[in-house]
Amino acid sequence: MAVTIKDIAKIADVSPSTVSRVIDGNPRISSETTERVKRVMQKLDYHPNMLARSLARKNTKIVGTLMPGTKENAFKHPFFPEILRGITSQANSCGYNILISSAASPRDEMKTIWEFAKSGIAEGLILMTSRHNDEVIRGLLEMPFPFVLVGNPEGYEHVTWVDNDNVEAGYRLTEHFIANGCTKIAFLGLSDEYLVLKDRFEGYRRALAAHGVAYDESLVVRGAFMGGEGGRMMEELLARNRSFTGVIAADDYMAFDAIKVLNRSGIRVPEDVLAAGFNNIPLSDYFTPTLTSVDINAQELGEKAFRLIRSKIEEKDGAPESAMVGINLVVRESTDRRMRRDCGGVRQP
Amino acid sequence: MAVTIKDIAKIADVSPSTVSRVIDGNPRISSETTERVKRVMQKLDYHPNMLARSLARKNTKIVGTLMPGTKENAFKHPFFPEILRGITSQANSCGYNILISSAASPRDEMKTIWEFAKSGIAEGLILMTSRHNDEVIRGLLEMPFPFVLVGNPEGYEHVTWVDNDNVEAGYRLTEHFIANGCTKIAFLGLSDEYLVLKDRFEGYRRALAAHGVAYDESLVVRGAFMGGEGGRMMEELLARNRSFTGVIAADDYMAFDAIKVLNRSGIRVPEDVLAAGFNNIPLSDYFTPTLTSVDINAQELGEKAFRLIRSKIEEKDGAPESAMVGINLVVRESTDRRMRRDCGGVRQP
DNA sequence: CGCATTTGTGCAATCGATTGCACAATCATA
DNA sequence: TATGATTGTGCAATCGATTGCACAAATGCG
Repeated sequence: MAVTIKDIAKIADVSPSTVSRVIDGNPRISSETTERVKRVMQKLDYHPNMLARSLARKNTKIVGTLMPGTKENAFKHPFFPEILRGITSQANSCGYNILISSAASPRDEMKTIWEFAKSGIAEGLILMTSRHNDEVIRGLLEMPFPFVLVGNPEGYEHVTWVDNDNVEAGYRLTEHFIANGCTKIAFLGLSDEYLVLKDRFEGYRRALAAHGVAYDESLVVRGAFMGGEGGRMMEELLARNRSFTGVIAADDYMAFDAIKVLNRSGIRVPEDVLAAGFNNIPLSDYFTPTLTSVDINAQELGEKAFRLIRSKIEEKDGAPESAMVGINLVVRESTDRRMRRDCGGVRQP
Repeated sequence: MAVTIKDIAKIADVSPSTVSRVIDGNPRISSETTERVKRVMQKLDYHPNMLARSLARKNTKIVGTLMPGTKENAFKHPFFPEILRGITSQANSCGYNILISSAASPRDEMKTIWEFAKSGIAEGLILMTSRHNDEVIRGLLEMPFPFVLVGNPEGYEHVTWVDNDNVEAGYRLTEHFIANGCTKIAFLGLSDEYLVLKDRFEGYRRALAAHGVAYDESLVVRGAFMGGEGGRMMEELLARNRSFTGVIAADDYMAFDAIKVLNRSGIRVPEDVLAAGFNNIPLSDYFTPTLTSVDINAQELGEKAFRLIRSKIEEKDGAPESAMVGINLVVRESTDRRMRRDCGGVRQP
């Protein structure tokens, strides 16, 4: 059995309350007593029992996080580990612990959250699963349990969130294409389901408009986020309209698959067509050609998310503001014909 | 304030003990009472307070995990998220929660573990940081706190672990090269620090020996695990001995960097030289050429790790055996000249 | 020197459950 | 019908802390 506060009290010849106050750094305890108690704690290698402490204090210093289910392949996107990294680094640096959990189905998701909230184990929640259908958010809004959303609240009010300005991301990337003299730009991956994708598309449109480039609907292909959709979309595009000289894919993975299809059709990137994606996953720097992308600073998303949930929990003041995380355009070979192709691929037979 | 067991008791007109027994499914409670209590619980949306329950029962159903620190770039390896995924999927399916934590320095690491163990918050620990210098393991062995190591215990006895047979991995991959008629095989990434790498190298040597291929020390380059070392090592190799017709890198990332350097020197993969790596990261399927690799089934590593820690915690019986996770050789373009190069790169100028 | 503060510590209730033991009511058996 | 076993429930202690309140001792002030 581990050593308890009573053991310390007995040996230091004080009451448990005094020991508790020493731990808490209560100034009413004489420095003499404090010293003595601390020595005993040291000697017995005493560590307060978190459960008991949490029960009495009604705070656990634990924040839960919810990720897309293991089965959804979204989980495989490097995006999530990076956010998680941001969250934990912040959490660890201020005495919080992070509980991770991923539910198989949306139904399970709600159950998991319910458990988090009602069981008192976590004091708050960071949601990384902003699907379109958000009964989850609706459910959370109905109970007094602090949560922060990584992503866009999609119309819900009173939700604290962190996100990138995806419209700006789309705008900046499109502008980059235009600046390189490319105006026949295709867009792969418009979707009604994910606001992220819709926003990136919106940025694309606005940039075209701002620079007087005509919008051509036949250059836009709809498609899902992950799972090799990029190839399918590119095939659709090629079948429909081959006049484009640039391709923006709503995600790097999409871009990779799309470029592979292009190459198979004898179209070279960037020589014949410029291409780029979003999210700047590690892969983008290794792909051939290296891929121009928009970095969303996922780790910072995580860090900010944690700071927000923390201030909600500790209620520093009123409702904390939501936060925006900046983006960076990362230009690489896939949109720059003058770049040295020092890691060029292999000649086609 | 949340609804407690007393509230339920009062309304259902029974004692808290009875409610507790209903929750526990105690057969001594009449089905009549059970029904009534359950209805009340449902109506009030009662969820037992985990902290109180854990305190009384002395189990928390929480397992801690320790990852490499945020600052170490090892954390960036896709390996860890995948293990984590395996752990959580198992944990969630049997009512456990996972606490993640990553320490900045080894010193912090020990502190974190100490906290986990002594504070009673976690019942066990899964270690993913098997560095060479393992004071951490030594420390853990000295206290009665169950833990499982993902990786090799490197000489420590009485440590429960899960790992791949990295010698076999090295052997299989090398054999694959030899079977393809390639015998001048270079090995990049031998290291004294990581047993993983040493083992892979050992497999390489054994395969050479088994097939009567002479071992040539000048084809072996030492180097660290991550951080663009692959390029440096390949440069060293090229400067030293250009006779090789195959390259095995101890990790996929190394292989990528090495291949880039090869290409820059006008050497093509797989036409001039076969190349392969280990770990089969997602990237390997997108790289040009797609990279032959040895899949280590990271997710399964995580799953097994969790099952082991669980049985250690619940002490089904004596000390559980450690577990080995199988590997799969994944052959792709980088070692197969006959494969269709349908995602071929771009011609060099 | 006497009274009001301040300082230092302990008592006991509390957080929200679990569980060994006691005991009444019911049932089975001879 | 008496007796022992079984069934169903409650009492109260316990898990390991925290904290409001009380109170004695020390100190300050006029």
